[in-house]
Amino acid sequence: MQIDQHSLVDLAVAEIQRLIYVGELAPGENLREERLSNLLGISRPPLREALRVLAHKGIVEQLPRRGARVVKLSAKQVDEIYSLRQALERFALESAFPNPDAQSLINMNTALEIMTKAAEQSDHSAIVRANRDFHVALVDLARHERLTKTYLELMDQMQLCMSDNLRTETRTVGDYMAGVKRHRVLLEAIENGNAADALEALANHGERATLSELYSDH
Amino acid sequence: MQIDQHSLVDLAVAEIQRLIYVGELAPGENLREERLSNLLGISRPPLREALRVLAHKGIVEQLPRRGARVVKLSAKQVDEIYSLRQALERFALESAFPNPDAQSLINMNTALEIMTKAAEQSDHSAIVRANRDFHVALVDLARHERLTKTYLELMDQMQLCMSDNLRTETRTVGDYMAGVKRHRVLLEAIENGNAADALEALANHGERATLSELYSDH
DNA sequence: TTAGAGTCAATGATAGACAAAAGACACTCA
DNA sequence: TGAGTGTCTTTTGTCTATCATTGACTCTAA
Repeated sequence: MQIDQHSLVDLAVAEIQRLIYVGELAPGENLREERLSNLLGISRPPLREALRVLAHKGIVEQLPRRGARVVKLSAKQVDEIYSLRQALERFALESAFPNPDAQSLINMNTALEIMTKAAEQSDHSAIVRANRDFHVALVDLARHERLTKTYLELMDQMQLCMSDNLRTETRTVGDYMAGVKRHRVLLEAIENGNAADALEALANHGERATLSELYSDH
Repeated sequence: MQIDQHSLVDLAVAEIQRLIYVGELAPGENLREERLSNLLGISRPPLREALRVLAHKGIVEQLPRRGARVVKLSAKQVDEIYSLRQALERFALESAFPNPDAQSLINMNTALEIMTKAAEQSDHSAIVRANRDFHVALVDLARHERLTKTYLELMDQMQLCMSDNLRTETRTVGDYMAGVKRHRVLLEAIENGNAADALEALANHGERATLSELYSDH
């Protein structure tokens, strides 16, 4: 058995992403190396490696001699992320049929159940998590490792605006339930083996518009 | 005017990729830090940052306590890269119509010209370069920065097998010209604004089969 | 031949140091 | 008063030195 062997770099990457997600590091904020390395309790070299990785992931941007800062997405960039995301999901569905991965179907169902309960309680952060799990499972239907990897990367970038989303959250239970229903329609089409319907449902999924609206003033 | 300010890390990343591409670092080869840092004339810290970046790019894999080695792609992985690539190109075309980027169209034409001449002279490495330029320009038709970035990343991974490809090269001028012709058909469909034909041409592009065959024994 | 112990080499991480460059600040001159 | 300039400080980019940890290898002994 292989024990988890995470280097400090991996831990730092995860921790910084978490700090961004919970809002302790805001988009646009300057990440000074000494401060961050003290905060995380590590020395500069591994922190610098972590920042490089984050920069490559598009979470952070590095300006020569001016250090790193948390990326602040423009409306156009959010739009691009969502359109690319949808293209990847469409490709996943097309590849998945006619033999979608069984375990992933189970995972989609589980995520949908959690999402339903969370929606009834207006537990926004649980909805966001379940939503993520649902879509990752959808992509996994295709059993395409590289696709999954690319998709996860995109999801990480999306998390940048999720914390904004948490702050500006003003939805009602009705809005949430509508979202859940859209997911249910999509999942049912997949389970029925109806590729055309599933793709149609995906095209009408319509999260993109609502989310990019939040960014219209950026 | 902004002078190019490349850190040693950036230079190291580029140089290591070049060394892999020209075959001086072979897939599967172990990359010892001290040896490489001496070779590149830099110290270990920036080299380690470069290796992290390359690992994240999928060019190199890092095993805990066992260092980094050049990734050796399996047939399945090559297949995945090509299928994902085609999905991205399809999305690019769909997004590009009805207003493809004018400059990118020019770039495609330029690349095709170069490819044609290179094919006549069986200059394989020039063909590979022109091929890359052609496809990058195709994706750029969509003016979608994140898509372009994702696509370039995939191209870098593909370069891993290109050097293999160079070694096992046994094609004739006829094969090359057939490839050039496929590209020309595709470009003409795009220039005629015929989206359906372009997508059809892309689907029949058929580089994937020939290339994955090279990997059938991996 | 093979199992086990000991040795060696490489990685993962730290600390300290320093040059170079960017930004901040005050100062001069118009 | 305001623009331009020069200095100072801070931070990054990089190097060197060092050390613990752990894989890998080798050598010995059963």
